[in-house]
Amino acid sequence: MKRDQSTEEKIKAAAKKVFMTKGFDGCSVRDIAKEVGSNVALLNYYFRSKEKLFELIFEGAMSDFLQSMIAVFSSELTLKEKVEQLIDKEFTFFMEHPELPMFILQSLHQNKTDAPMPSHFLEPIANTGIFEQFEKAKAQGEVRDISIRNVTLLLMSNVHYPFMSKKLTMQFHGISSAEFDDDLNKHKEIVKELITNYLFISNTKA
Amino acid sequence: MKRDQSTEEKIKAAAKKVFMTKGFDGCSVRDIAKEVGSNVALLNYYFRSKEKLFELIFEGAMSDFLQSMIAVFSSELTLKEKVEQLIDKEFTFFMEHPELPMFILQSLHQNKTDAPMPSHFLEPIANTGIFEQFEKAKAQGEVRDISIRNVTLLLMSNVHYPFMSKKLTMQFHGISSAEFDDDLNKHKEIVKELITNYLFISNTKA
DNA sequence: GGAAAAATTAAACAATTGTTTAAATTTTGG
DNA sequence: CCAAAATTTAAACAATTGTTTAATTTTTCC
Repeated sequence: MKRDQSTEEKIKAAAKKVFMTKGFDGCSVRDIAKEVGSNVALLNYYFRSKEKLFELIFEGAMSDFLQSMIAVFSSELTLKEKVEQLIDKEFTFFMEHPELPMFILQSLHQNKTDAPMPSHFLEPIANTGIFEQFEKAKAQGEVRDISIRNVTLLLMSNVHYPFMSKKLTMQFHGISSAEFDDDLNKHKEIVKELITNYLFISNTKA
Repeated sequence: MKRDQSTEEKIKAAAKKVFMTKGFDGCSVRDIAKEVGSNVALLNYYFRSKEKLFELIFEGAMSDFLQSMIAVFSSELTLKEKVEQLIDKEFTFFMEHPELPMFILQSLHQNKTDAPMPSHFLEPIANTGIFEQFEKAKAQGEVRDISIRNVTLLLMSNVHYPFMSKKLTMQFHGISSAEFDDDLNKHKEIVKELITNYLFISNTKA
């Protein structure tokens, strides 16, 4: 009956690689089969259709995409420490998966996956208690009066965008990949200072 | 010989609309022809190929994309005023062309247009003297010690990303399009304060 | 070891892709 | 008005698309 787990996994790995770099519309199932080193029919044998295979890859990518938050948020740290750690961790993570932000946003943008985000993505984040911690800090005057949604947008902008804009930025400034990566590291430190300075009200008021 | 200018323009308008929303790979030439309301062959009659037509649209989009900077940069304002105006103008512009940032970054990301950015895009910006103005302000201690490249990355992150992340953000917070647009306006004001506070050294030092 | 089950393949499927051809229509200019 | 030029169309092109079928190979299990 069951035979070799690794074929199914090999297809998933190949599909991930191809979908990530070329997008759903930018590749054919034969591109993926070639990456696997085998027949097209095999993909449909294991995963019914290109679309189903894509959905699987997308779900996994979205999970990875959100995962890095959860570890930080569920730790026992002050809000400020969490923000700093989040920025650090996200940068480290996206350094290793630089295509991820573009893949997620582009896929959502093209309605390839239109359903509202499943609760199994969102609940783990809510369950960390991060939202309550934030509201409490705000009530106690430690944090500026700003909505959690705007904080999120601020963080995501500064953490996701740089990885999506690599080609534009390299062309715009005429710099190399290595130079861009240097800028990226500086950006990380800038963003940490920028955002914490803005969000957290210093109590050295006299 | 020459007949009706508007057919060529109608095709360009249709191509722009379709390419912008679906991307190069996400649409067929027949999609565009249908949008025009005429035959497929007509596209190749005016624009040789799908790829050539795309390049034309992309060039125009990139031009629009960078245009909003130039007007601000070449004005007679202080650096701080220019930064504030830039953020304002870019937000206003992208409110009317929300698909533009995603289109540009996605197209570059997929290597649809691989050539280095033509100088006719970059020179007008350099010619505004903005870079010199920035270095001078830095030398005079008005501005924090930060590279122009990092300032650019900071600005672009906070100005482009929100328009690219609409679907992600709406799903993430479970909010409507109108609510997102509200957040967007708040984000604009936050970013203005955030960035100017960070960049410009206040001389109220006692 | 050998039959049943699972995995893999090659081949074909209809549909769609970008492009071209050649004919038909419209516009131009004398 | 009428030929020549420009525009527009319908149809066909070969190539590629996602998927399915049926045959073949490999694995499983008694």
